[in-house]
Amino acid sequence: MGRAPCCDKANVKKGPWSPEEDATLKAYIEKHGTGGNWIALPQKIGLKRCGKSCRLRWLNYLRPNIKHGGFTEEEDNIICSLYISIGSRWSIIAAQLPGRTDNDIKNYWNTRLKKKLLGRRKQAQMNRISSTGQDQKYVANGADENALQNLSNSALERLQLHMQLQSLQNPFSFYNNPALWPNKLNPLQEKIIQQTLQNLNKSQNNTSLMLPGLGQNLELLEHSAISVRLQGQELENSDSSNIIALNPGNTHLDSAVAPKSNVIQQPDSISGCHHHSISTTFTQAEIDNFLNSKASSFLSSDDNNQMAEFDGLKEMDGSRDSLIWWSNEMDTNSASSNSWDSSSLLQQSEGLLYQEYAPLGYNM
DNA sequence: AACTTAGCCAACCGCGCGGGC
DNA sequence: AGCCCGCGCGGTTGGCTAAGT
Repeated sequence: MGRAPCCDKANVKKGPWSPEEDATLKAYIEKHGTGGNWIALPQKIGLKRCGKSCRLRWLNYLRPNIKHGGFTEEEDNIICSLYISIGSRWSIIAAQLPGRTDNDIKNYWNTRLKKKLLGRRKQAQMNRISSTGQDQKYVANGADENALQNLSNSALERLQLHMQLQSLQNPFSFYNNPALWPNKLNPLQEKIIQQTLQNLNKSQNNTSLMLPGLGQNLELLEHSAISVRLQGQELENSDSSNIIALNPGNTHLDSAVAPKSNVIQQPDSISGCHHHSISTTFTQAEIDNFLNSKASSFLSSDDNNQMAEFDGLKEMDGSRDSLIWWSNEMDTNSASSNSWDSSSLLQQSEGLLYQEYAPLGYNM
């Protein structure tokens, strides 16, 4: 049995709102408020509209101090940063932009901002191809290419760093326990994990080190603007229950462990912190394969339905895994609560990601 | 001038969540 | 504990307009 409709579809008007309808709705809400019941509101004021439609009209158009169009560069950057951080959570993004609605931002992103981003990547790829005429490993080639490369590199690096971090905190964690791994890993992910584990074995006792990767041509860490710092005290006191799933929707993994991280994510150094970093190299083909891989090859079949978000980010290319990584971090930090601390979110996002991407040519 | 295509944006739709009963 | 219902969210659609042919 399906869900009961929220209103009598046959007796409600659909389509664009007339000025009269707008005036009626606006006048009533300004005088009486919504009354806490959108469904009942249209009947009260004699509008042949669905309550949801009234709510949408009010929130997206009639509400005071709504801004339309004319997004500033600063707003662009905030949107990009937050999208990279948390994905398509438009309401949260909108909360950071006074006067903007989630719908407005969503439309703006889908129709313009995303294309700008993709356009840059496309252009960079064209540059790369034209410079050599063959599939090749990443080679810096102009400002855009650097920026895009950095985006990919730092995203991959985050995945690595995060895995390393989790392993350091918990030797029995997901990354050190193949029994907990998904049935099938993407080759690149397999490589990341294997290398990370190898490197970890070498690095356990060092407070600051950089380890070489397998390949020769792509230094992921070289362009990185972030570092992960572990507070020594916290590590020692860690309850060793922190692991993180590879994908944010992987609930069976998420729920199998305590989703709380001890990562210190502040970009500013904290006195007494240890500094760990790992560098790994990947070929262009490996990265492309990773970015374009299908969810089904990445997860067991039971998990396919969890990958919608993953696929949805595909076109973000290099930033996609960053998003997965980061949103996971956000999710764990928010302790599965729906009430986001927007201010800390923006602080985190701007503190790391915005800081990282903005200087790299993502001022649009 | 007529037609097609692309871009943009308002509005709709369905689902998940949470509160109330 | 389970059901119902309203709210809020993100994805999608449809219509209008501008640009291109």
